[in-house]
Amino acid sequence: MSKTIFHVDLDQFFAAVEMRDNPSLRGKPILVGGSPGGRGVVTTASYEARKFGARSGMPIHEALQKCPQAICVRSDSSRYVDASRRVRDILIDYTDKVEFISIDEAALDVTDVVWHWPSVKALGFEIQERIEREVGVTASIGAGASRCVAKLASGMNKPRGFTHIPPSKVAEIMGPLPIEDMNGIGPATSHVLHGLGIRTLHELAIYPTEILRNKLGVRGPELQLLARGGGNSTVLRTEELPSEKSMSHETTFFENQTSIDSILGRIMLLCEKVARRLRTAHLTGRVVTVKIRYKGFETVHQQRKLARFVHMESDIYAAAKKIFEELYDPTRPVRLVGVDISQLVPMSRVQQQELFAPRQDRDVLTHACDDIKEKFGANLIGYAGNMLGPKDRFHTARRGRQFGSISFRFEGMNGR
DNA sequence: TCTGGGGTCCTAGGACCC
DNA sequence: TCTGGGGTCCTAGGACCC
Repeated sequence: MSKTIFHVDLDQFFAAVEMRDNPSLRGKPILVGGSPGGRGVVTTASYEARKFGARSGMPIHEALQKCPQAICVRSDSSRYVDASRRVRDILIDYTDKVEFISIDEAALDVTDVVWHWPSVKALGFEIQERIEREVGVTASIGAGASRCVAKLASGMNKPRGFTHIPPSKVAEIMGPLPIEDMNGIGPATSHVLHGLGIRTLHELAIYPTEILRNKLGVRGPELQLLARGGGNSTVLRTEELPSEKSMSHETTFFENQTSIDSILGRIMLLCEKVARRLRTAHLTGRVVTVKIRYKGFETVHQQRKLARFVHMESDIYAAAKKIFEELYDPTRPVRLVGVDISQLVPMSRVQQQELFAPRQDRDVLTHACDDIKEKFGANLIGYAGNMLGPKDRFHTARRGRQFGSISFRFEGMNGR
């Protein structure tokens, strides 16, 4: 028997939260994202702004050219996270098989519970109604026998849509849709498929599988399976979800940078953010990756597997600095730098293996600093060697609260 | 004034071992 | 002098998603 999977997609989510909290914005074209003068992109364009061609991911200045009357709103993730959590609380009232795929999307397996309602649609409507009443935002829901079908369905009647594509209707409803509507087909894959004369999901579904495999590797047959309405239909319970595989932070400079000191200063800030998140999640990692994006958008990465697991900013920075110095081409202005840590495992697992590690004093101090940052803000304490420059201070102030900077000198922290 | 920031997964080549 | 084939790990980069 086939499953019934729901895909819940919150409509224009960030913009919806802004409108909920500021009713004067309702019904107006708004762009949520970075600052209009900077290099930011639109995170969410309200439906009114989309009518003029503004889209998520579009540079803000371009969106403003298409929709000059749009109101720009700086994104405030804490309120979005809070609204998302409240939606999650509603969804787990229905089943514990709920996976939040991103801040505004979730998959639910309602196979075992849907029979309590008169119809699939009745359950969908009830969930939509509760989200709207209790959280103040609207949701579109798609239902189907696989996660991919449910997701596709959720996008078909936005906003506030409910669309059910049962297996018997897959060919009729999905077949005529363009391949780009399906999750997993981006510009590169779509280009390849167009080269084969494939434009609709029906054409993909009936195409010779072996040719797809030759052109797209294992991805080819997988995409065909999705186009036929198949694919993954497993939704894990929250406690079954795998933990994070990597954590990263990156930042684009307000202006391209050529000063190695400024770039390294920024890398250190990124290492601090990564390290703090690792400790909050009780994780430790072994592979450090540095990313550099040069003027012109060419992007390079280099990673290194360390001899031991790390979760301290000083250790991550020491590795990141070495990698950076090998990777960096000083003749080219730098647009962005990023720091990523992967091969994450729970700290408890590593600590068992490192009983003699002489690092406990430093760990205690670092955790105390984490607590202070948690209570009073991340800018309050930093390495003495990482005092913010005037330009950074400006950005910090624009992001929100500005604290006076206090520097600490920690014994045993690489002299900082 | 082109192109954010946080992720996951896959591929392909080289090193290394048996 | 010639040198296969399989497996695993490591690394860089690409594609895709929200």
